[in-house]
Amino acid sequence: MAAVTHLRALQALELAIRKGSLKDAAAELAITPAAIGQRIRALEDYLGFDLLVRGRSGTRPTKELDAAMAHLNAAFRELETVARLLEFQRVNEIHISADTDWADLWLEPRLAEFQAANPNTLFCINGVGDVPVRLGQADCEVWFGEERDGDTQDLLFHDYLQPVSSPVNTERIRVRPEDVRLEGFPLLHLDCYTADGGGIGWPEWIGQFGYRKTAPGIGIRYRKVMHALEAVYADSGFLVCGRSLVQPMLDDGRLRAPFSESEGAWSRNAYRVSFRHDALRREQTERFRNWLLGKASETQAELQNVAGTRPGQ
Amino acid sequence: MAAVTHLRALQALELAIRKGSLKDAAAELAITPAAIGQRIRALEDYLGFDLLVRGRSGTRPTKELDAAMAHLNAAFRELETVARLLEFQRVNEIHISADTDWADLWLEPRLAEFQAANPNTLFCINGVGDVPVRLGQADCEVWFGEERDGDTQDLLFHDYLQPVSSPVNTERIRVRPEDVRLEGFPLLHLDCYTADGGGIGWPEWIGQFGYRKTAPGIGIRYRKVMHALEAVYADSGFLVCGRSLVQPMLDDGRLRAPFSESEGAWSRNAYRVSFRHDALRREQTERFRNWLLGKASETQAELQNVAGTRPGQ
DNA sequence: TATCTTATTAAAGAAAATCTTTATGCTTCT
DNA sequence: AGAAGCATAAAGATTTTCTTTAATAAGATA
Repeated sequence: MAAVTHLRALQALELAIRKGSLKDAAAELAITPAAIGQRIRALEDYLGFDLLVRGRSGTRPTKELDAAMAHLNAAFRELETVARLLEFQRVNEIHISADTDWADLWLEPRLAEFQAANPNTLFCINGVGDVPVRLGQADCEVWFGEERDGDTQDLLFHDYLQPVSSPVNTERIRVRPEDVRLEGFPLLHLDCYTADGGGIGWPEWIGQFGYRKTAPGIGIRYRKVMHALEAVYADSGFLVCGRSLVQPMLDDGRLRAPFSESEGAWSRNAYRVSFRHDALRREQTERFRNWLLGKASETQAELQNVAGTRPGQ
Repeated sequence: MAAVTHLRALQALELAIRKGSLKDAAAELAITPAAIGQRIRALEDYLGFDLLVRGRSGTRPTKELDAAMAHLNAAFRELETVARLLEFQRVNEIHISADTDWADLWLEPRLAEFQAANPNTLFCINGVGDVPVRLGQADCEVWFGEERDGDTQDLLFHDYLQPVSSPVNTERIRVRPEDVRLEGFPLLHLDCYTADGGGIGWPEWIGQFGYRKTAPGIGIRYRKVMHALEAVYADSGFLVCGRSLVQPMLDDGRLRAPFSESEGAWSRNAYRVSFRHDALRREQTERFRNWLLGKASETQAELQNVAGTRPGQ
């Protein structure tokens, strides 16, 4: 026995009768009334007789449909039950494995926006978050570095590195002679911006822009931007840091950029993301990826605006 | 509450489980196993978890699907009931209003072929046939004549008019001198092949090809080809007639063409058909139209072959 | 009754879903 | 181990389905 055809037409028909108008049925399916009409018409043409009496004052089944009407309703009640049972178990978790600095300083402040638009998506970032339980592999991975071999990946953005300090320290050095403006102040170093990856640290920065003559490599070294920033807030010194991570602090005055915006350098390394192939098949993950790439490209544009140049220049 | 989505996927899922393999489910729906897999995969991706365990030794639902399984089955059982109830009432009647000669002599002998390929199609031709009850207007109309205004219509074929007679009469005149070969023999006339419509009767034929010197307009006049043919069979005389209608009789020897095949004329009039717009929406009617146009074009080609010219030449 | 409002319909083109094809991989059976 | 059978992947083609815009019709309102 051949299987049932015209499933969507039957659905439209059932809805049109239950709701009483093509218009309301269309609203239920989030399509146009014309589409509903077409679905039903297609079935009527197939059968050779009408199923629905369309009237100004409502729609109702024709007598040909009468006998089948109860079964039609029952069928869609059952299907709704199926849908309810399945939706109930639906998972909308996205597991991310990411550079901690980036996750804390770039992603986290932006994530609220995505969650507002996608209320039933839960995140697990580096093992913590809405869904602390790690099941298997992460859906996507974000790193700061080179491209990887044999992996589909997207460039998020290159960072722009420049000195930052607390407002107090910025004031302190402002009045000093330019060629020794930084002389004697503690320099804070971050391991992640290596000359290897096209980044710069204090030695390179001072080599290029001056402001200090001695001991550019001396000072406290940090692994994590968050920790270095704590020190900066505490007026402990000057830090060369990726602008993308500290823009909000510059905006709200917690940090200052003590030198010209053009006195910085693009990192050759970049934040990059790789999504697991099969994770992308999930609607929610796909949506997250689109959002992420969009936000990253916004950031890249803002950085270019600040620097006045493009990455690699 | 939003309506159920992924209807086709649910159908594929239900079938895959009931039949025990994607392959068998595919056969049921007359599509490929790959398509079944895609349907189900789409739903799984949407939900974020698997529904079907695919194995060499059969397919079975995952535990996530267990609870919904009974409802899924019930839903499709109901839908099959709906389909059965509706299919039962399905009408496959085609009502034709046609030129009687054409219906009897051209359509009727060919119709068996169509009915063999479409066993559940019933015909009602000019009010008689499998479905004698006439309900409303005919689905299509066939006439011999000019194009009609304001009506979508298709050309079936132009006819090729030439004399025919019984074998006996053909023998009788064969031995006579050419210029008076028809002299004295009764001529039978058909009203439908008027000079008006680009057709020819005896006066025009004899005017053009000779074989007789007197009284080309004299003789018995017939309205219907069928009746004129009865007279011809009875050796009552010679008839100018459309070849398309008598080809089978020429083939089986009941009739002869006493003169050269090239001694004939194309009718300017043609058999034409017009289908009711809304009738064509029915699958069966559409199929009939395609078949009809194909057969007509075959006939046109055969006539051109016989005549050695094309209509209008 | 004339006009207005709202719903359905028609037609064409756009968009999306669905399917086929071809090639590949995984189990099970021999 | 090799072969056979079934499921899967990816790409491209096809078909379905939908939207848009405009037209039509049936009630409602004045």
